[in-house]
Amino acid sequence: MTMSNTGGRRKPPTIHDVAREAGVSRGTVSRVLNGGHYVSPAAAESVNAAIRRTGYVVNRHARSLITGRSDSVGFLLTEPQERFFEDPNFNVLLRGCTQALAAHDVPLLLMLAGTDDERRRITRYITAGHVDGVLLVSSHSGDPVAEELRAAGVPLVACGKPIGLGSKVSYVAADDRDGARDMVRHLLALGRRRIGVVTGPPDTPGGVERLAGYREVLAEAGVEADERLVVSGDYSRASGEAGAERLLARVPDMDAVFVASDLMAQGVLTALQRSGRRVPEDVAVGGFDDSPAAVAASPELTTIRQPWDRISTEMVRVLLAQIGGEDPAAVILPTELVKRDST
Amino acid sequence: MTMSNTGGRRKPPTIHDVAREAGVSRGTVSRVLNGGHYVSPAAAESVNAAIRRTGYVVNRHARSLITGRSDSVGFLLTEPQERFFEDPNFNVLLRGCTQALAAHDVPLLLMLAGTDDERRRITRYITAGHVDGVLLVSSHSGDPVAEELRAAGVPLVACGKPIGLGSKVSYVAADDRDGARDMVRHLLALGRRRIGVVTGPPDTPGGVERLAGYREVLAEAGVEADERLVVSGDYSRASGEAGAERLLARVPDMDAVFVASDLMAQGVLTALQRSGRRVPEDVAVGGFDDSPAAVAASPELTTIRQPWDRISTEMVRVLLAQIGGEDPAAVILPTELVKRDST
DNA sequence: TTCTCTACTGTGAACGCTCACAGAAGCATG
DNA sequence: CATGCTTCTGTGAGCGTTCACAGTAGAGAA
Repeated sequence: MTMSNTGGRRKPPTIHDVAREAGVSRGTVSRVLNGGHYVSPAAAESVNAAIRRTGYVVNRHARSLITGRSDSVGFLLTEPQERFFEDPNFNVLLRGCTQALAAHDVPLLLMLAGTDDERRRITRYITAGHVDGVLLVSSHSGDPVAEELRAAGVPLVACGKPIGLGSKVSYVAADDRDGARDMVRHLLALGRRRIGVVTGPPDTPGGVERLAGYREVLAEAGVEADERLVVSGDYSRASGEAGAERLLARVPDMDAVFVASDLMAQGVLTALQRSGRRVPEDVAVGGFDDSPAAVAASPELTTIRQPWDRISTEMVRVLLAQIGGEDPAAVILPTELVKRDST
Repeated sequence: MTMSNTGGRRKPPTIHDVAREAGVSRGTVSRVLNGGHYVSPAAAESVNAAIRRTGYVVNRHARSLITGRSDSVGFLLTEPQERFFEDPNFNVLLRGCTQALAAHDVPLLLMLAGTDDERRRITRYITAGHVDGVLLVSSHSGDPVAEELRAAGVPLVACGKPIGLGSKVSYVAADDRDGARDMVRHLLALGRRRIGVVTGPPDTPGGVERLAGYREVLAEAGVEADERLVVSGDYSRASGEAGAERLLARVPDMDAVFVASDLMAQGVLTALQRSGRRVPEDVAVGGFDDSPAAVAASPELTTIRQPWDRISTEMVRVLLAQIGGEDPAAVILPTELVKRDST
């Protein structure tokens, strides 16, 4: 592409101008700019005043050219973009990351890898070192772009445990298993004993961990496992509806269902009500995510809230640390049971 | 902030390496990279082969340092971020802009101006020339950040007509007035004559233009204007409900309402149904936006669709043109009537 | 031949910054 | 008094490009 500088903008002051203005050398100005070690208070003061007077802003390109880093990070979304952009949690995540990065003066580059062409371009862009690190939102495991970045040694922080990638990848995730435990304990505390579950797909962290939490709590409560009470969906509303129907057909006197997503839970509610059952009197329903679907449902869903705001700040913290040379890290954040009307 | 290069990444090949590999000079490689004018086919071929072999990617920082442009643009959202991030149309816009820019190999920097601190930082960042232009999403008119950018001569394209800013600002917008005309004509064609309107706030383009379209069509159809049929809301569902109640109190035999947003239209439906009126038999309701609220409503809303995908690509096109030296431009795009069950 | 014109190629300088290094000054220690 | 150490400062080099300019070769015209 061609971009020519359009008129109107004066060329900004350089570090040279500031140095002259402050009566010091370029080196001293640079030192003030980067931490201010080994500068006398008098010089620092003089430089700062000159910066204020001239309105100087560092030229990041020149700095990047010599340091080799870009002081910017990419926010990479691979796979089905519609689904993510429609997900309010994703929006919270994107917003949170942008703001957390802004606090460190690090710009966020939004990268959407939809087509193969985009994947190639983005991979090249990142591995060429045009960003220092990547915040990764990838639904399915074993993402090729992510794998390539990991192999290239690009600092990477995933959102949710990346199943496919090696253990060398940092990630930040909600404690799915513990959230599931909380919900099932809650259902038990209500006196329910024939508790069904509609899990997510077996290749998603949510699917695996949430089901595991369910099983753990039932086992430790001495409730005997009944595999007829376990079905799985694909996080869609329709699959929740179908799942609930299968459960009802197998275990008509089921008195509670733990559903691995709010959207599926909406489908479960529909199926239950169509079968003439009252919620929560006959069957209690617990969701997961605390999405808008939870309050849009009737009755409003009891659900598990994931701390998306904290997830975003933690992702940024871990990524910046890793860019700074620290080792990859995994952060698991606690969830919260939100009690509403469906239990 | 401090970022040190973490191990693992080799330093990438430079234009020098490519030149040596291809047996030509840096200048020739550079010419191939930028358009390929004044290079012999043989040299071009040789350079391209060398680029492929070495996996060379241009160092944008070095290029930017000398050209003075960054080859990147900012996507700036000022004002209430929650509202925008929850708006699916905003998500389509953000996604569309990112993809359209990616096709030109231009990265998009997401900038959220929430706090005053962020506003300052972003303004400095942009006016320092760290982006070549800005895609602006600003709800209210006379935004101070936008005004400052305009004054600094930064190429700017707004989404929706910016009322406060001077005429020197490019913008891309849907044809609000024509959309409103279509809807009111549609209501007239259904035989309705006592058509109410719930407009948006008078300081929003949507509010002003949509009301104007309504008035125009009624006038040209020879229906006498009745100011009792005009109320305004703030785009919220509650304000739609309140507006409908006021309309019904003033004109009980109103037989249609044109509502300036789908969300408000939901409120209008609620109020109508509570008053015992059937939609569309007694009162036809037309919305605006074609948001998910439109299909979530019952009955599903007839509404006006704004071409958000085209708006995003046009914004990018106009911005890049302006960065390339062209004059600011205004683009108005046609809307579309989406007929559903509420009329 | 000689000159001009076109098509192409190479070279040095510059963009604005950081970094390594050398040096100066002040102060304590041998 | 020399020596070392610490704190501070200035200087030159160089990061990887593009750009202006100079230069070459070949074709065609005078």
